[in-house]
Amino acid sequence: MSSPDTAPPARRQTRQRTAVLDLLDELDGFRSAQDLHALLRERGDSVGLATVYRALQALVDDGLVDVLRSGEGEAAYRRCSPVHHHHLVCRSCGRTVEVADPPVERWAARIAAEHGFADVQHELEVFGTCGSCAADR
Amino acid sequence: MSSPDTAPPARRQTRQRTAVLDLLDELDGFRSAQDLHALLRERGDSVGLATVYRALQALVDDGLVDVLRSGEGEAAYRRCSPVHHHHLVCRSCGRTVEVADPPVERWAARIAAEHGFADVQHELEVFGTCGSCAADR
DNA sequence: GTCTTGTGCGAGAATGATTCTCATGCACAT
DNA sequence: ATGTGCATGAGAATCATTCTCGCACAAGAC
Repeated sequence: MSSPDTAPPARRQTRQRTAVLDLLDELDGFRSAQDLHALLRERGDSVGLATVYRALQALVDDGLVDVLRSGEGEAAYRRCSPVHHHHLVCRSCGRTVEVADPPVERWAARIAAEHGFADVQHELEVFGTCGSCAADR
Repeated sequence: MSSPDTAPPARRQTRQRTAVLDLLDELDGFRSAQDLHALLRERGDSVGLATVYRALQALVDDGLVDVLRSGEGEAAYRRCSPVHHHHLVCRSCGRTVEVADPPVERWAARIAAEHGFADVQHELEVFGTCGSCAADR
């Protein structure tokens, strides 16, 4: 019932995709696709912008990367653990902490059930000012 | 300490802004700015697209309307109650239910505090398939 | 009621992120 | 080593949103 004929992705491993994933591994917070492209160029890895977008989409599909749509129509990407989790993001420096949250999972499921909704998913991000940034001001 | 010199908005009440707000009042789910513009045109209210965007921004600033950034780079707007709440959105028909959630509020505040984050805000949306849409398939 | 003033409006251009096109290149299986 | 087809790259295309700028009209002054 899950996905009997969904063909396996079979991604081809290329220099460009490896470079994108390696770069994400080194970085901490969320970065935009354009940022990542610029960084790759700086370090000498010549990669096309379109390819960065394609690589990121593939990584997101595979669950290796998280997307965050910041208010300004620019998607931000970040390497993440494959298990379900949410983020605590510093508004000022962009530092990110992954947090698990069983209570919220249960709450979302319960609320949805109460209103007759099935096949539930949820998006949750928490924004704030982290300790060091708060100290700076 | 709140906002001693923040000038009051002083919005001017125009036919166009009234039309946008009235339209939102009649609609149930989230609608994109382009949608709203098209609907206004259909019903005879001639309003410029840029004006719709400006009116929506003003309404969002005033807390009368909620924004939702759906995956597809298109912002969706919806009339909402001024108190803090979240949404349960049907993936299929767009129907929306507002839900309050004291437990999540507390959870977010606690998690943030544990990691040294201050000045906390959070965004939470729950997506699912509502009863009638599930029955249709 | 009329006048003055500055904010809001409208049409189209500009912007900027993301996606598409298509010829060429390279990863992978044989 | 070779063949097959998915991946790449440069630039064009797309699409939502924002900006520009001259004109209109809402709100307060008189």
